[in-house]
Parts: sequence; structure tokens; C-alpha cells
Amino acid sequence: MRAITHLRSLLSEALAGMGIPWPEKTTIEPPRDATFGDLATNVAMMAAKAAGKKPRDLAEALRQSIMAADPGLTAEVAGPGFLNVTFPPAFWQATIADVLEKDAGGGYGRSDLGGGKKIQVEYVSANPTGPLHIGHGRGAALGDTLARILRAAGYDVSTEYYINDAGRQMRLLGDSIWLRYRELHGRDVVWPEDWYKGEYIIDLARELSDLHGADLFSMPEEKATAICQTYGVDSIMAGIKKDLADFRVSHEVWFSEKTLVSGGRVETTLSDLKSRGLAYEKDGALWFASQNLGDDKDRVLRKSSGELTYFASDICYHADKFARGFEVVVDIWGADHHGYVPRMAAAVQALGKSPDSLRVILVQLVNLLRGGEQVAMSTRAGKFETLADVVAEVGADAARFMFLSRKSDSHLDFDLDLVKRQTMDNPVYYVQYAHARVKSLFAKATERGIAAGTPDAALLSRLVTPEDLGLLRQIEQFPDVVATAAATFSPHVISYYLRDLAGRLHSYYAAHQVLATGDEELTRARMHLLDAVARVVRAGLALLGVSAPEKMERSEP
RNA sequence: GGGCAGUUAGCUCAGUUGGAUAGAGCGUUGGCCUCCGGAGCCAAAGGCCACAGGUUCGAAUCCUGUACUGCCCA
Repeated sequence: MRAITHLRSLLSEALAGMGIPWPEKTTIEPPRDATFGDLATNVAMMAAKAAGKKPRDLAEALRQSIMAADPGLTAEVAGPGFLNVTFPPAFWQATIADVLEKDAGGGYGRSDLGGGKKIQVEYVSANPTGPLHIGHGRGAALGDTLARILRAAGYDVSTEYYINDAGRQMRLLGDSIWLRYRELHGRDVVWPEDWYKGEYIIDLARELSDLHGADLFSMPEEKATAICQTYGVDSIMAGIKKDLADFRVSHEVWFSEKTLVSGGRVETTLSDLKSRGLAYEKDGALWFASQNLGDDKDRVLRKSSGELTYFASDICYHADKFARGFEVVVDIWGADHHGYVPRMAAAVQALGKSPDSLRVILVQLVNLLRGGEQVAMSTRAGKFETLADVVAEVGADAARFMFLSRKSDSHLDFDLDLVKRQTMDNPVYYVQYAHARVKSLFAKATERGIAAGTPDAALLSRLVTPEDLGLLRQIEQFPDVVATAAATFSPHVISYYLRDLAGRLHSYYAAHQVLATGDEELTRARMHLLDAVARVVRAGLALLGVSAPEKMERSEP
């Protein structure tokens, strides 16, 4: 971050001196090949046209200009007009002080990219009709981590869970519990086609029975099923909250659909749409004119039976989000809901918001495997691996890291046996080990009475090997990586970065002695380097919601 | 029949939004300190970036078409 910021300001001053505006599409980034230098920029190629010069000629002019402005830099013109820039070792050594200072004051890696913009992330939002399964876990890990990353990048983030506690699915839940309750008490039961068959329904019925005995039979069936429904929703929501907490996933706001519907607010939204000509009555139903707004066809808001659709409350819900002042609203959905995106986008437009104020992130399905064999999942049939079971089996750290190691829009094979394995198939341990290794080294240093002391510039000037500078460059990039992850809504770039950093640390460890250098100054300098690396590893893992242990416990020999 | 997503090494996947010789891990093969934790390190082999066109100084990346795979909708 420091390097790119510094170079950008030098270049833009140089360009301004020539009367050329800064080209929007300029990139400044580490080149693929390290022999090209620390940073490479295509600015001369981008600005060549405006400057009326050949790219290489402009690059040469810029080269001289920035080297005059900062004599520590070296720069070369390469290829079609790249400018390759190399910073002096002292610049990279100063990264350590930067890490220490920021780590103490709120966290290294933070930036103000978001500029305090209010953004909301809504995730999981599973219907309270059963426990969370592994697929919800992926959305949960993604949403929770994305929120952490956006906060680190300077956004004002609020997290939310939308509880679908109104409508048909809820009645179905109440009825299912009621039928199980009847069954428990030996009453005759006619099983309908559509009901929740999971074991947990029987548990709920049994709990109700313990609570009320046979009292439910003494009241009208309507009231009894209502009691069943309320009890079921409350109990299932409590379970969901616990499962999420165990997975280190939090939500600041739990928003109930029922409060929208029963408060009449959905009707208010609908009449508003109607008055603006965006909704109309036809065949006894109320329709949303979404086709004019990019959807395939118009959608029903209120059926001829008078029942409101989920879509109607979803529009109202999003109107509420925007009314609360969020500039951007992020919805994380399972990929099987992708057909829902165009109508929601149409709704956002109907609410008078720009299309980019809604960002829908689709999370592809999770293929749950055990030893390469597929594990079947179906909520209705009651056969599935719950998130709680998976977390209990493999641990939150390993599960989160696995979910966050893939782009959200690609399918994920989640093999329980593999996620438990403590090898490189499963890099969470590799990254955690890098942190533990440094900590363990420091414990050893304390034992031997070695203290790192103050990391002043003179001491750090001893860090000059390619491995020293490689590590320094990499930790210097961490704030850029966080910014990229935030800008592209891609938590997985953090986990890839951490794997690289851990790899470099392990290589360093094998290549260089730290405590036994026979040179006290060098030892202390290297301790500061590794301390900074460990802080960055910990900061990165914290963004992923993964712990950074002081020592690794081997669970199997 | 429409729509969305995907296709990169034997396998699982990255690829910084169009840059220089396409990268990791696993697996395979061969090495490593009586040493700060070997859960580690070093190296080799392995590629028509699904296929065919197009856009430009430059394409795995953007556009069009085709073929498979998964999902959604009629």
C-alpha cells in the first residue's frame, strides 16, 4: 500500500507537470516476474495518446522525472512501454515499523477505500423450518467474512439475517409439528403430501407434549397449530443462532418478515407501486410490471386468493433497507435462487435506486463428501448433514477456511475426511503453523534470554537477503490485498495470500537461522521481521474468522 | 425450448478486472541440517488456458458462435 501510494503520487505529479491527466485505467502492481523490479506500471501506455508521444518515450520522460523526485528509486523502461520501479531496501525495512504501529492501533491492513459508506450485508436468512445445513454454512462464512473485510476497508457495515417467519412454509411447519404431536398421543393422523419429515419435528412435538401434555386437543385445531408453529419457529431460530455462534458467524440485526406483513407495511409498499403505475390488477391478482424493468415477465404480488407472495414482502423489505440509509445492499443467496435476481433488480429500480445499489452474490452449491462418496441432502426428506454436525466434526477453523478458499461462484466439494486431514490438502493448518512457528521461536528466545529490543532503522538495515526482502515486500502488500478483497467482494484472495505468505515464511525458516546466527544484531533484526510476519498472518486469519494458535496440537500421531 | 454459472497440469483450484516466459497444492520422481517444531524445505517432470472466429500494440481475461457440465424457469 505504501509503495503503490508513493509511486502513484510521484507519477501523477510528473504527469501533471506535463499537463497530462491521470489515465483512469492505469495499473500499478508487482510484476509477475520479480526480476522486473518491485512495481510495474502501464501508465505510459495508457497516457501516450493524450500526451501525443510514443509509449516508450513518455515512459522515459517519467522515469527521469520520478528518479529526480526520489533519488532512492531506480526505474527502467521495458517492453512496449512498461515502467519498472525498484525501491531501496530501507523502504521495505520500514514496513516493520508500519506493521507494529498499525497493529497496535486498530489493525494493520485497514484502509479508507470505503470512505465510511453505509453498506449492509444480508446472509444466511434461511427459513426457520429446520436446522442449517452445510450449504448455509458456506453462505454464512462468506457473509460474515465479507463484512469483516468491508469494515477493514473503511465501510460502515451492518450485518443482517432476514427471518421468513410469515407465509405458507410456516403453516406447513406448524401443521407438521401438530401431526407429530397427534401421533405421539396416539391420535389418528392423515399424512399430507407436503410436510416436513425430519427427525427434529418429532423432537419439537415431544417438547410441546412435555410442556402442554394433551392440552392442545382441548382447543380449536387452528389455535393448536398456531401454538405448534410459534413454538417451532422460536425453537428452530434459537438453534440456528447457536449453530451460527459456534461457527463464529454473527449478525447485528435479526429482521422478521412478520413485522412487515402484520404491520401492513407490505400493503403500503404495494399501493405505492400501484399509484406510480408499476403494479396493476389482472385476473383477480396484483402484478408487478417487472418486464419493463428488465425481467422476463411480470410477477405476482398478491394472488387471487388474497395471499401475499414472498416477492411482495421482499420488495417491502428492500425498501426498508434503503430507508435505513444504506447506499449499497449486499444479498448473499444460494445459486439455486439465481432466477430471482432479475426481478429483485427490477424491484430496486422501481424503488428509485440505481442498479448498483443492490449486489447479489450467488453462492454455488456445496457437494458434501465423505471419503470421496457423496452424502445425500434434502431438508424435506429429513436426510442431511447439519452445519452443527460438520462443525463439531471438523472444527470451525477448518470448515471456514475451506469455504473461503474458493470463489463463491464455483462449485465446492467439501470432503469431511479431507477437511479433517492435517496436511497440505488442507492449507488451514499450513497457515496456522506459520503463526505457531514464530510464536514458538519467540518462546525459545525468551528461554535463552534473547530480547528483540527496538526495531530502529539501523538494526533493520541488516535485513538484506532476497528472502528478507521477499517477506518484507509481501507483508507490505497486505493492505492492498484486503482492499482488493473488499472491492471485488472476494474473501478468497485473503486465503490465497495467507497461503503464499505462510509458504514464504516456511522457506525463510529453512533457509536462515534466526536465534543461532552468532550475531546478536542480526538475530534481533530477524526476530522483528518474523514478529511482523506473524502479526500479518494473525490479522489475515482474523478477517477469515480463523484462529491463530500459539502452538499446534497434533490430534493424531 | 429459454436463462444463469462453469470449462486452466493426472486431481483440486488461483490467475491482481487487457500486460512481459500462464501459477499453487496434492499426486509422481529425486534430494535436505545430530540444528530455532520434518504439520517443514529444495528440485524435476507435467499446459493447444474446451473448440472456432473476432476486437488491438498485446487475450486465459473482452465480443460472437459451437460443444460438454451443473442449476433455475416453462
